[in-house]
Amino acid sequence: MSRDSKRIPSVVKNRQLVEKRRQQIIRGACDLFVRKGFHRTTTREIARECGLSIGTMYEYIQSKEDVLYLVCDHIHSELESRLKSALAETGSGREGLTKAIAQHFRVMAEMSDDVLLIYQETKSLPGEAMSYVLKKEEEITSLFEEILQRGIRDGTLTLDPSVVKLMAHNIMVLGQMWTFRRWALKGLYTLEEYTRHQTALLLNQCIHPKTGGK
Amino acid sequence: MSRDSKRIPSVVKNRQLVEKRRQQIIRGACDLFVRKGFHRTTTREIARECGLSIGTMYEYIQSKEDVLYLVCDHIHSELESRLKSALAETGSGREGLTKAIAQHFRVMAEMSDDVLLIYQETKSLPGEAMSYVLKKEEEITSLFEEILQRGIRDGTLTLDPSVVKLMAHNIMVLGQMWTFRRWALKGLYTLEEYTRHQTALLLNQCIHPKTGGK
Amino acid sequence: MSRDSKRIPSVVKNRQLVEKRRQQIIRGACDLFVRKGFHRTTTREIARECGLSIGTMYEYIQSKEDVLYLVCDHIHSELESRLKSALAETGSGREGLTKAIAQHFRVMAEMSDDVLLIYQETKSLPGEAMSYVLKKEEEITSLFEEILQRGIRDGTLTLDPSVVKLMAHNIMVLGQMWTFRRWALKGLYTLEEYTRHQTALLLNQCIHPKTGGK
Amino acid sequence: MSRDSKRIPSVVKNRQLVEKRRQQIIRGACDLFVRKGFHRTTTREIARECGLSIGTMYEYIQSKEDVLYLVCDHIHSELESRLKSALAETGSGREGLTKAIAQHFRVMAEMSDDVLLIYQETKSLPGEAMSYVLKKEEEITSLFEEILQRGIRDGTLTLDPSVVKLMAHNIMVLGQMWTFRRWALKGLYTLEEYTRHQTALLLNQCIHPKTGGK
DNA sequence: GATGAATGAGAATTCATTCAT
DNA sequence: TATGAATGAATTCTCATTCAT
Repeated sequence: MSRDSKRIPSVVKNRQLVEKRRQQIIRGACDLFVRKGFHRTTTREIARECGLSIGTMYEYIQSKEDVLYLVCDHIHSELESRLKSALAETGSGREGLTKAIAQHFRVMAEMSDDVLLIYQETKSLPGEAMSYVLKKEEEITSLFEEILQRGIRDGTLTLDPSVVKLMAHNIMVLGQMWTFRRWALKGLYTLEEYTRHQTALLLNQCIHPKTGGK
Repeated sequence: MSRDSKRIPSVVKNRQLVEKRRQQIIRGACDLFVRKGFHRTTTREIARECGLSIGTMYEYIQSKEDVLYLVCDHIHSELESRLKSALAETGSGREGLTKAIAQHFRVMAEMSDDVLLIYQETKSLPGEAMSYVLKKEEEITSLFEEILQRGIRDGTLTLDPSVVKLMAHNIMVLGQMWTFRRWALKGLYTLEEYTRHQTALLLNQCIHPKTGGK
Repeated sequence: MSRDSKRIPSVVKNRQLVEKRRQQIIRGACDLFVRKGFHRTTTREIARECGLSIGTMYEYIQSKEDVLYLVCDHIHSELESRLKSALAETGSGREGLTKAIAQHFRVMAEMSDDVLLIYQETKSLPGEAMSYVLKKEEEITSLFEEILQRGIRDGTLTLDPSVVKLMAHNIMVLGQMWTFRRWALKGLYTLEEYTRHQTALLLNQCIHPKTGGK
Repeated sequence: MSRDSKRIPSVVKNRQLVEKRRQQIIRGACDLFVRKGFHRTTTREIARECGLSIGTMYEYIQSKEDVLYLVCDHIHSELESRLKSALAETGSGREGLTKAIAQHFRVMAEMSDDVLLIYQETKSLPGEAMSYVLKKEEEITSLFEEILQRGIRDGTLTLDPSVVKLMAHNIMVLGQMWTFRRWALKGLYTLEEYTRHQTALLLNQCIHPKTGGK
């Protein structure tokens, strides 16, 4: 899934094994990072958690930061794939957007911890890896941009061209918001209510000001 | 300003001195945390940056985490005070909301680094301190809730009661978004454009669909 | 050539193969040891350099120190054989000594890196291996002793018997000196000049003090 | 004594204390390096040997290599100072040279282990430090050059100008030879015999061949 | 109150060697 | 015979915190 874990060199040459072991590492490390954060997690803990000896683990990575990169990359890939497959089943236009938002919010809720992790630890990645991760984020955002564009084209959504990108970002953020404001939101709304309200508000914005809002 | 730094015990008893030294610590540490993150900053660096010896610094705090708490508390207080004083000049209702949003966004942009810092390091706070910081965040959010309520009361804003709190959170998040998505947004919009568009979208939501759409 | 690599046990029994593989190991390791020193070279690097897998390499040695021993032994054997074949062509007496010195210095210059290696890493050999290597050094030294003795016998060299061994050692060291002082000597003399001067000085010593020096 | 240990930064600022602690470190490390070599000695062993905690030791150095530098620098300084003070008492010309050689050999014998250490571990120094150490070696060598020049000037030594530098290097090396060939020489000569013979041989060289050899 | 030297537990990473295939 | 993945003890270095002066 995360095709680009190839970027990280490993001592072990067997590609299949590398992929398998890295999945182990990702699984173990992700749990720990979510629970304790990247810096509070030691490499020995990661090794223990994923059932490898410390030496073996280091045959598959070069540094602790590599583990963070693997984890972030994995989460983004997972997000992207889930969202893409969700959007595939989605119709177009206004109705499609409604479904897409619901799927997005559902994915965010399901991967709440992981999303939070990305938001808090991405800055700990070394420069190049960070750029890569941000690019991934932008790709995902553009999925929503496309949906909006299709809606505009088929006339079910009315939106000024200059705010299409902004709306896409807004949708992304309102989804993520469920994870990083859950301490407040969970007491106020269920995910369903949250989704319903936000969707209504967002759709409200997709009516051209002149005909709708004025 | 940060009345609650009193929570943190200090060896030194002279209240005034404690306050002065802690301001030094906050200033130095904040810079460093923004640049390198909490975990990558050492206590020695903090001491050097704020012009105290490491021993002296420890007369005014009990642990490195205390410094993070002081910094987070300071940033929240600063945010709150700036926003409050900005809102004081603000009229009420629809127009007031417009101004409030603009002020909020301006404050976010000005304190961009600090806001980012809070979002990335709050989770490193020990339990109690974190609750305190989150409470502060909720207080600030409720400032917007009040504005919305006033607007509803004076009839310039139409909003279902069940989404008032949600709208307040949304406004908060759309402001913060300028800081944590600046890597993408800065290339698309100036702060002024961003503010204008988001305000338009938000106001668009404050008209009840049924009556407003007409 | 290095008959005594037999001392080191190997899992593989085929004598020929053992000899072939060990030559590979020596070649690869020698390069690396010269470049990085024994301790800074890893067994993995040695294996890679000599085209064997790490597992295979360990079929032919028992420990990393064995590799050092093989290398040191090889270098000494090479030195001895080159010097011996050079001395074979050499006449006797004063003239023979002159040629022998020139050959010795030439060999030292050609094997500069290897000689340096021996001087810096011999102490890393385990006790027994070190004794063996030192014995080899003594054997080579005695080649010069013999030349001197022959010169004394044929009357072309005049030298007090008590300093014959010393002179032999001196000749050895002045040759090696070209390698371990090259950082200074290369700036002062070419190898030819160096050889000419040292030879003159040495021959000057081979005149009995009573008749010559007084 | 080793004025240039200033080159190595230390966390501790008190110059006097730094000097004192570094003397401790040098003493302990030197012993260990002589016994086991640089690479086989651990930082913890060094710390224990010199009576500091590992943490404290690292307040006075930046890396293990710094310790090697301190040790090498110390040995060179010691050599230089001993030799200089020995040479001060020395007359000039032929007789002066005789005494200088004796002093030099005595110092070499006394500091046998240290000299050996330098010869075997200098290559482990990082580039700049190595250059510095080699410069020191050259300075010491030039002390002998001066003695030779004085002898030539006052007519008690006859030596072609082109071999003066070479002779100086030879004297240096013949002294060091007592340390790195002691495994062979100790069985053949006492230090006194060794000194007497080598001195005779060297002085023999300081008579111009044409006039002397007749 | 201020200082800064001392401490040592703990962290990341390496690497010689083994052994199942 | 050949391979290379697995191992974990050992190593260097860091850093929050303390405490004697």
